[in-house]
Amino acid sequence: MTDTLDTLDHIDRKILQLLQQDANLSATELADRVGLSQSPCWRRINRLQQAGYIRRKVALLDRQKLGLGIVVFVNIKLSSHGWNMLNEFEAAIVGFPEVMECWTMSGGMDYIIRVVTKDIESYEQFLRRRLLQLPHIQEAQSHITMTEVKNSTELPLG
Amino acid sequence: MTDTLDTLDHIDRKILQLLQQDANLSATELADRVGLSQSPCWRRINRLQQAGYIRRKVALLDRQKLGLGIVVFVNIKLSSHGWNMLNEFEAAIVGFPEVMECWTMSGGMDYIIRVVTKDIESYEQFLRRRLLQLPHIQEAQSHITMTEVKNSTELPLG
DNA sequence: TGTGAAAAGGCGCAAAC
DNA sequence: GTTTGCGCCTTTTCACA
Repeated sequence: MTDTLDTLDHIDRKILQLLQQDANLSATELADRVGLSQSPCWRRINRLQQAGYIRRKVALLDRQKLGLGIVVFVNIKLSSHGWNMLNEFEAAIVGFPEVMECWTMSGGMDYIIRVVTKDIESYEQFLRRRLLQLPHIQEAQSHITMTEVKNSTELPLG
Repeated sequence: MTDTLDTLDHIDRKILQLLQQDANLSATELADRVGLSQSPCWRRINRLQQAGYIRRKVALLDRQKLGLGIVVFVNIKLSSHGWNMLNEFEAAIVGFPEVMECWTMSGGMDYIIRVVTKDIESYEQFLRRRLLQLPHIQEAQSHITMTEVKNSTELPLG
């Protein structure tokens, strides 16, 4: 619980790597993929989980099959940069399920967000009725994506 | 198996919603969260999985704890747009573990990619020795992110 | 389709080595 | 780190409304 565990050997990394690809792998299966027996492997998994390296396990759904055809990147600039403005804006963004990502940027633009909706009409709805309703938005440039070449949750552990 | 299943009722959606948040939920647990008993719930899960709504289950790791401090969006423009160029470029991108996302864009820029590395030096390495080694890159604008406000894998099923 | 129960197997988990 | 083992829970199925 108070385990610092600030150093990972190559077996730990391999375990994490495999779990990034398939969270259903049991301790038993993982064990022989990394060349270990169950118990020590199970212990490592637990340590990794309790130390917070593994945040959660989730199901990834098929966006197209669910009828979510539109993905848009939006560059946003706020007109006012007070601490309260930023916090309010970010809280609102986190609350929008259509916004899957939001990052603050160094340089010109303040934020980049990625929005997912069913179609162009519903994107327009989101934009006008949700996003642009937020105060202090100076600029919001929408960049519609066409094809998803890669969209991974695997962090590079090389 | 040959089930088309092109219509999901609100229970299916709720199951998917819950699995998007926690892939470890058992059929039993899911059952009483959606107000059903185990068997029909289990059947729905199977249908959803076999119909491809659930693509995979993965572990999400802690980027910061793993020492991956740098996230950069790169806008890329190619100098030549032949079919072969695009395919070669995309194949290379998919092969780079540092690139977690890659989308083609409508409008000016051809691609946007999200790159994750350990630090600025390793990003520079990636840029010079990997990305800019690819042929036909006309322009690559790096936009370094500062803070991760939101980074979700949950598709909006509302 | 949803309900209830029930078999079988695997897995988490821990103890001893 | 290894091997062994117990008990639980999960998945999976079957008869029935």
